[in-house]
Amino acid sequence: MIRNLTEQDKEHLQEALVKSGQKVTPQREAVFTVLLAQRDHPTVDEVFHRAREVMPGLSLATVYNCLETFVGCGLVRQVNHERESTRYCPNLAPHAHFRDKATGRVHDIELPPEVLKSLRSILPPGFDSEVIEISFHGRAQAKESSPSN
Amino acid sequence: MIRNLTEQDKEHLQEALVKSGQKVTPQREAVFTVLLAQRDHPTVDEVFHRAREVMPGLSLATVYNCLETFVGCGLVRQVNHERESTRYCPNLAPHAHFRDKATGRVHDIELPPEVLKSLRSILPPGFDSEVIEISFHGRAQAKESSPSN
DNA sequence: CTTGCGGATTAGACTCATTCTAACTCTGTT
DNA sequence: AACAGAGTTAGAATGAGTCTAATCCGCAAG
Repeated sequence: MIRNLTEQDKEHLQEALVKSGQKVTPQREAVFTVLLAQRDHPTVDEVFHRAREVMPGLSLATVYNCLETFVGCGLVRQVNHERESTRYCPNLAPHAHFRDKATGRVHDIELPPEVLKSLRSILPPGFDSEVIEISFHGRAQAKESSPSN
Repeated sequence: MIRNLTEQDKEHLQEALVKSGQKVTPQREAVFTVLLAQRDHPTVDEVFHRAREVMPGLSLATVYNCLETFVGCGLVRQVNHERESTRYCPNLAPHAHFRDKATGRVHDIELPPEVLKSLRSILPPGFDSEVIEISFHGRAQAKESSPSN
């Protein structure tokens, strides 16, 4: 269920960490593995429990630390909806999020460049945006068991 | 600074409340007044302190209750950014939010119907969205002292 | 070696926005 | 004059996230 990182994933992780002056550690590898294994926008708690299965001594604080580090060096994105627990997403392509009212599950919605552009265009002069968050909330046709990764 | 509600505002409040089977109370009027007086997306705490000046006995719990009621009957919108405190916004026209990195201040950004439409169009079939949240985060040219309402 | 340094990890204490609870008030009713 | 039911209130409880201080670990210098 939680398979190991491919060589490519490992390089990706290593490169991003080293580039921002940080180390690859077993804990960081474990957390990163968990994120890639099941791309379902887990909460910190979910990541914690999944990673524990692989590394029983892992502490919650470390999971917070790792995720913060990953966000800092651009490996993952944070996803917030209202004031619910923060979720994490290893999809780095520009995309929006759709939160299913019924299940609470979060789906990635592809964001074509022209839509992104039209969005940027609504900013009046003087407003310079680095991050754009788009989130939908509603009902999705149940489409169970999307492939985990 | 906190002027009274116009007749029109009062009617608006009364209509929305009564329509959803609730009462107009002095507390609800006070909170609503505060929201309209300064359209700067205040947090609950800010609303609380402002409303206290007009109604010293008002409790924080009541402010939470009032705001929840208002959201429930469509009088105001909630605005969330990351996991910061929830803010409230009496602007009901479709709009996006821009949060200034430097000041933390939130600005409304008008959302033209065609942009809204192009956004809706990115949803794959089967996804039915009721709410769309768009928020920008970045730097805004300091443009102090926007007129308070 | 072994000592020391600095980043990483850890458990547990702490914070703080929000929610809950249970008592109280107010208004209108039988 | 007691009742009912919505609204309000203070304070306790919750829970995600952050902070702290102690420990760990890998590695470079002596």
